[in-house]
Amino acid sequence: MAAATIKDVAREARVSVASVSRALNGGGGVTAATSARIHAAAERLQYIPHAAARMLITRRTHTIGALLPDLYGEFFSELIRGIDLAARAHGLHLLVSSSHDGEAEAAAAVRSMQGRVDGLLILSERVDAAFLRANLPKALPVVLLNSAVSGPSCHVLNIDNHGGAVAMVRHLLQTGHRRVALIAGPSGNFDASERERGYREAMARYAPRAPLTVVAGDFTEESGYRAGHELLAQAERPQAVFAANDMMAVGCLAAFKDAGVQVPEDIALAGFDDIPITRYVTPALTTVRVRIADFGRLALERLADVVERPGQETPSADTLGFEIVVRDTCGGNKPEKNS
Amino acid sequence: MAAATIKDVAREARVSVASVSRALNGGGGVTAATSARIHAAAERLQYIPHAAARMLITRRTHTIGALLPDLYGEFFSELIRGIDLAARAHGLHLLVSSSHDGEAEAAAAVRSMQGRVDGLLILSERVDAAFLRANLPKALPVVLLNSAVSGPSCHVLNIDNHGGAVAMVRHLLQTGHRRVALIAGPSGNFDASERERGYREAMARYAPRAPLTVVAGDFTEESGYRAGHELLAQAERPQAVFAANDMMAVGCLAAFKDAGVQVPEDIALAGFDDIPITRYVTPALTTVRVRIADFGRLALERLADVVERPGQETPSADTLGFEIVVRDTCGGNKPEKNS
DNA sequence: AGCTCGCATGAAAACGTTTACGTTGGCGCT
DNA sequence: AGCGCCAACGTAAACGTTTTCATGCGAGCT
Repeated sequence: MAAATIKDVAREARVSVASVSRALNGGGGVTAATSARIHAAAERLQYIPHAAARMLITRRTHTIGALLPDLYGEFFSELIRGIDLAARAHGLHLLVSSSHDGEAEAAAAVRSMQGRVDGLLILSERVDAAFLRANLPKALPVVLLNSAVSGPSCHVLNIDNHGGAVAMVRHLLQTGHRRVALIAGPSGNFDASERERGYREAMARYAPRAPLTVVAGDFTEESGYRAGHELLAQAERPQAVFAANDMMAVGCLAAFKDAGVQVPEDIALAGFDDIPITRYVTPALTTVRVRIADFGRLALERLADVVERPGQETPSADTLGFEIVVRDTCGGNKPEKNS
Repeated sequence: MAAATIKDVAREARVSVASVSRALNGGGGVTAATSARIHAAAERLQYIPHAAARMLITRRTHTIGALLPDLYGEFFSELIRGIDLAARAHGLHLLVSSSHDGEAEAAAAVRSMQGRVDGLLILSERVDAAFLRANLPKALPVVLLNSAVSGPSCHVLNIDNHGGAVAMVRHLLQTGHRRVALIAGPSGNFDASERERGYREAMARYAPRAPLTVVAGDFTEESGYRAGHELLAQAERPQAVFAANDMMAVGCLAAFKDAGVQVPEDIALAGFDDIPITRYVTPALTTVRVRIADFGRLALERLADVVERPGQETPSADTLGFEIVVRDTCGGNKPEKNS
């Protein structure tokens, strides 16, 4: 028994398919009586409209696509969670596609989503304005997350990477540390470079004489662990370490523990993101809170907005606030807000 | 300029739409020369077949849906990662839908995916055989993850919850602890109840005289934290704690630290899942490793298999192996394998 | 009473593809 | 030379909707 189509419902209710469509989509133009008859018939046959047929004629898929990097770690878990929650609230489906290294792969991903989605949420280092122009039929609404592209080309939603980094470094300096080191994120990554810029700016402004130390990392715990050992091996150990994200901070913390270095007594440590786990490592991690799930939610809501209103409202470029949350890995305990 | 359709390509290449379809889908029946001309035309027009139109006629969406619980924490992050990787490898898209509390909501989610997916991956406590019969056109291939439903009704892929729990509790007992407590997962959850069953069985078998202690939890860090305090408050403190998942173990560890209780000297601790973070808490967490990403990958591959071959191969019911990984939160250090 | 207006309804086109089925032309075989 | 066959290609139907347009019908107005 194949699935019931609109024709079956029409026959069952003794009306035309047009009336069925009208009754079920609430367009009006149908008597209450016939509408009831139609609904009853639909119910009886367990009628579910064929999505593809509807998409074909309507040009709406009620689906949004999310292009993400390799979804490793709690950051993306939280992000997807926020996006999914909002999508559900808007009656939208969520098509995810992650792990596209290389520009070619990203392009393929974008192209294969073509026609399957009403809009795209993109978080990727590989994607810039030129990429979009080349691979997207510019009718497709797009919201870029944490992207360097600004300008009036499309909508962007950013985390205040720079501001958060400045505030955190300043906090570390104010709580008595002078030599503050940075564990950087992957080169080429927008968030990473913005956070590094913030670090350098804050150091230059608030501790112009202090030495700058930057060791490499790639946002994974493991790279943080290696960076931790690397920092300890230096001639003049830093007094505080600012990791460009929480996962690296957690890895670094483990390295310090393994080396018998006390945190925060011997060395202070701070991260960025405030992923859930930060509360439960010991000592609890001081970090820059960004409400990741909210970030995802806002991104989706903006996209949904653009999708609804195809009007060419001037592309927005919002930046999410942050909050310094002081826990136990740095000396101080005076919270500082900013939004 | 609207997107190019197959007609445009046909006109550009001076052939019929049928030939374009044949040439592009590699069906054969086209001269190499005309095929080249068609490909050139398609390239020139940046032709991308309209997904909906293709779905409509083909009845294939090249998309699989994943129904998951609230995707909180690294477990789901890893799971989605594995699924997504495999989906990409199979040329399939991934439609995710999470956070459906309540059976009604799950039913709505399933129904709204109707016609948008070729198959469904379901991980949900709410979904049993009856649910499926009621809400699915039984033609739709389904693979259930960690589900209690066995029987010949549909495909199931399970983690060896029971075996892993038994092995871990036995390990804790063998390393010299006697009073082993359990932090249970949410009631009604299949994984949780299987792990609890394993705990009880192992205790009964290997330490029949030892007291049984079970405190409630819900798989979140926070519940683990509360459970930790609860355990410490008991008259006769357990010597070892087995948390039904890693997140609760991490929370519990934090509670012990806060209370000044040394792990593993004063009390041993073990978790379940081996999420990435377990390596980086201190002391590193002893746990039951299940290769979560592999779990997701296998599930997708089985589903893809069923989708390809609609043949009614008898429903499979596989169980994934586990591995006890001994780190620093329990006394012993002798690894034990099982698969 | 006649005309118009509005409303419920039906018929049919359109969306972009795949595919079953014809049609053509060339070639090999007898 | 005639016959048939096969490969290449075109025509058109089909998929399940939505939507535009036409149709009929009852009511209200003059």
